[in-house]
Amino acid sequence: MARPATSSDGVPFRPMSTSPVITRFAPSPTGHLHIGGARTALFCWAFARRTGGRFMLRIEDTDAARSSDESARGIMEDLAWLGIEWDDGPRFTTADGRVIAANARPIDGGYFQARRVPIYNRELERLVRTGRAYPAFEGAEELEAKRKAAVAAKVTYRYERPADVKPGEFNAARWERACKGEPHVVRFVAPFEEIVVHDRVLGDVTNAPGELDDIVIRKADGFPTYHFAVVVDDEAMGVTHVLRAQEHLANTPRHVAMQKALGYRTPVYGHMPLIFNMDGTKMGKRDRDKAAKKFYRERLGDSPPNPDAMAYLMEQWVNKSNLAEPTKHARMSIVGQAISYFAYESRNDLRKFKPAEIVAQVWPSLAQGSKPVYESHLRKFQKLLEGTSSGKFAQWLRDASLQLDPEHVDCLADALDVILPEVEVSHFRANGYSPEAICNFLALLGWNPGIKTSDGKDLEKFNMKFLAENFSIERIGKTNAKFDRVKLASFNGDYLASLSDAEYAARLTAWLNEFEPEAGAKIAALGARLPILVAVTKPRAKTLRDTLRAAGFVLRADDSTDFDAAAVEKNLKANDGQGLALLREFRERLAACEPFDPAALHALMDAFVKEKALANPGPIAQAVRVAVAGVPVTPGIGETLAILGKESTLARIDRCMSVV
RNA sequence: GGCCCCGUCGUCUAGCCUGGUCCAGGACACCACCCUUUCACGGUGGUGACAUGGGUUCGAAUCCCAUCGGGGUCACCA
Repeated sequence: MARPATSSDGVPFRPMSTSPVITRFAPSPTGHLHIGGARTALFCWAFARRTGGRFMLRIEDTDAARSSDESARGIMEDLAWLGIEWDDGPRFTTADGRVIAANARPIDGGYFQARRVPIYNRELERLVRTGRAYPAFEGAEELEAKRKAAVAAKVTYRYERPADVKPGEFNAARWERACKGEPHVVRFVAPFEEIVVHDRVLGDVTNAPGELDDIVIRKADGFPTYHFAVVVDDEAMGVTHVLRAQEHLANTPRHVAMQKALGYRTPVYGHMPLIFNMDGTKMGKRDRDKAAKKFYRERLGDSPPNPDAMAYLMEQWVNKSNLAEPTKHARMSIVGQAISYFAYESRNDLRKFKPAEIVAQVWPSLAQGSKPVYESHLRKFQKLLEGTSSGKFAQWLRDASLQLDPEHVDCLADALDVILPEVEVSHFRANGYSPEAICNFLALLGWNPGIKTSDGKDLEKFNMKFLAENFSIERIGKTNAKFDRVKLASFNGDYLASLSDAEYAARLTAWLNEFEPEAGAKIAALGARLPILVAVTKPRAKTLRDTLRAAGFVLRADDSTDFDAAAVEKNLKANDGQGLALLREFRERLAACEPFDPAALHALMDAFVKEKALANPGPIAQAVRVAVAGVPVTPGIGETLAILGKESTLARIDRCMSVV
């Protein structure tokens, strides 16, 4: 097949073949969408778009024990969020009301495999009656023992075909036993012949005769295995091109053999390189568990949590929310009291731990608006206790091979205020990555447009439309890739920077409302000063979450600034208190400054610097910075003060002068 | 271990099919300098790779072979 030229008029290329391309992404709904799965979906989507074909989503829920509707929904949400929309598959309504797969091709039995069991059974019986499959009655334990023995003896384990099974001959005796209800699985009779897979990415992959053994195609619970369901469905749903990860390459000869036995067509295959962590390990949830363990040990040692550790974790949360309680001491006291209340009243029965009651009893005078916040912290605290109070936690801390419940891992990370390595699409989303940047980056992992820009650089930045118009299987690479989160962050930062201030503000607000509602409320309260914050944080942010850190001084209440001791020494007290003296004087200028906007404030400072004959604005700028933020790092000083507003600025400077 | 796949800067890659224009280009990261009131942004420059060994050829990152290295897979999971 000749490589089609890129159409200059944007009209999608259509193949000469009469059958339009149909690709599919077929996740198993046993968890969230993995970033590697997202890339597979993206490539399948892009190829379908490029060729004017259809992209299908099929839910492979034949593992009854592990599959869940919730997971399937989550995967669809993640795909929709990324902008990877399926033409065929379950109908899905996105959060913003778009309907995906509204015009899906009607498929007999639908797109959930668990509901297609009669179809698999019909095809399976055809195989059995033509002697290409047979019921097998060995128990799982029996086979497991054989396998272990083989491994111990360092021999390759293969399932041995029973002597009474003859290829091509219907084994009525076995079928009868199976039909009578004897527990069994059904196995496929592997043909003794060379099988060549014509892979569009890797070239021809040849398997010698006898390499295949008789795999299970229907489990004892009556569900087909993946191998069988895939083959039946790809045919039934007209799939023409299968793009999947290379980990499936070894399965493909079996699939081809089954297609032949069933008289099916063989789709075009393309196996894509795998994606790993930077250290070469597989990207998985364990990475998060490991990272959380490491962070905990760094902060709190290898002892299980005691009241001190709990107090520390609660303090992290409380500090993050920067509540307007009088003092840090007072903030901590509610934490301490909550812990004792918990220990005394509940006697470690977590069901008796009622955040709302604690807030009401321990701190009746709490400001109305703070109550829900404290309650939410206490709820997280409760969940954390769930995860850490059992003996399991102590073991987990010491044993690198043990894992905590992922929910508790997330909770622990939240308490420690650390970012765990992202491995699922939802993690990237929660950490403030944009779908555009993720798709762009993912597209470059194993694929490359091979186009130079006018200044001779490789074309790397592009959008979904470009992908839909330029994607090609022949430019998929063969070598495994490592997932460089640093480069992704750079792409994300560039993407955010390319947004207009208004767009950025909209995204930021939406993200805050979803993932950091407390901070979101405070930032929304900025009102007319929000655009200044946006303008100043946008170039500093690799992710939306970065903005939260850059805007930390805004979130903090005027009277809850913690002054960094080194900064106070260097910028306020050094040189006989030069900074403090300048600050005192400059405070009065600020009080009189009108309007209180960045330009006026910069002008005010420039004039002050000139008047005081300072070599540069450093002494006063840094003094003000430390006074209002507690730290020597903030955006431009004029912007910083303007965002705070005159009232807060003066209050903070006054408090600083009285406290330090 | 059997079978299969892969091997260009630390990482993602262009170049390989159609050997010379490649003492190998770009991006991220890193380093230096510039800009600068801090942190960023931005600008300029730099360090840095054809896994190794044999062939073939006037000439090899590009073709062939071997070695080494990495990975996948060997489930009643997908």
